[in-house]
Amino acid sequence: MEYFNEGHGIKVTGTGLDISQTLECGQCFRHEKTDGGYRLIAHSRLLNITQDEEGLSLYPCTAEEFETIWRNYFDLDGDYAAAQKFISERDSFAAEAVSLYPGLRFLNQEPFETLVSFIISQNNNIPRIKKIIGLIAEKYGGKRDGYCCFPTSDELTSADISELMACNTGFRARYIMDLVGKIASGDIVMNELSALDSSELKKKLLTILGVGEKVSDCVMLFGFGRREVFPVDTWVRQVMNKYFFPGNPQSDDYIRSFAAERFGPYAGYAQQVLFHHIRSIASNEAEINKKSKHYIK
DNA sequence: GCCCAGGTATAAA
DNA sequence: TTTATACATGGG
Repeated sequence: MEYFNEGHGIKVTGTGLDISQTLECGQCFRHEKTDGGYRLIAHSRLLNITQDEEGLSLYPCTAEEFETIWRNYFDLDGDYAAAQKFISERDSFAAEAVSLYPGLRFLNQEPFETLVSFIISQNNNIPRIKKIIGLIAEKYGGKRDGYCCFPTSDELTSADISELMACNTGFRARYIMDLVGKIASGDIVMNELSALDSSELKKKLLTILGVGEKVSDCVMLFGFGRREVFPVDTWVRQVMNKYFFPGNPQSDDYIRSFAAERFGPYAGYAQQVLFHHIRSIASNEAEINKKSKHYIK
């Protein structure tokens, strides 16, 4: 690790992380492409990130911020070599996904922001999700020099539905209000959630209006670091049926082979890499078949 | 105008 | 328990 910009930036080498693969696999929403890198807002901070052969450059970032915040945020201590090896040995399609996105990492995001973000994500697309989250941050979050923090639950309790709707949340405004209401009333105590075991945590998340199977899975994965118990086959089925062979019963056996047990402690990672891979294929197909839309449903 | 988007609540079978 | 439909909104 070395410093630049008179100690206001940090260069990190040997992480194996690819910033583009990591930020653009659909797990986070508060980043923008900049000239040669990304501008990310997390933990009430603005971070500029660039990457070259030597490694990642983070700015502004002190050594202390790197150790206390960003090392964990970028999951730099995760053993991805082990995960990739394990997954690749199970299935050739998964191996292909791993080989295409070797630098894809999980981000350890803030639980409340992750919850709200994935509530917003339902029946929505990523550019619009990002826009909505940005509007909410501008309206309710703390103002800093040149950016806005994602609001706390307290900062959102003062909101009303029509105000939230003005951020284009649509029917999800009611869900966000339900969440902050449950936090305000003590039904949900964010600080206590991380102490729950995954099954209890899931149960708790499902009590929130607008939080179902998919949203709770994403929140457990990206906001609570639960990466073991994932219905990989369910996710793969959903996305494969949609993009590849809809209604083809012969695909069922194949998809069933993606059951979570098969990927052991790396089910979450298998899910994420496969999901990203399948969507990338679909998006390429879409590009190729711009005129004929038969690739989909 | 119609279809879609990292789904879920709701009613009805 | 499983299956249709509505839901807000903007882009293609």
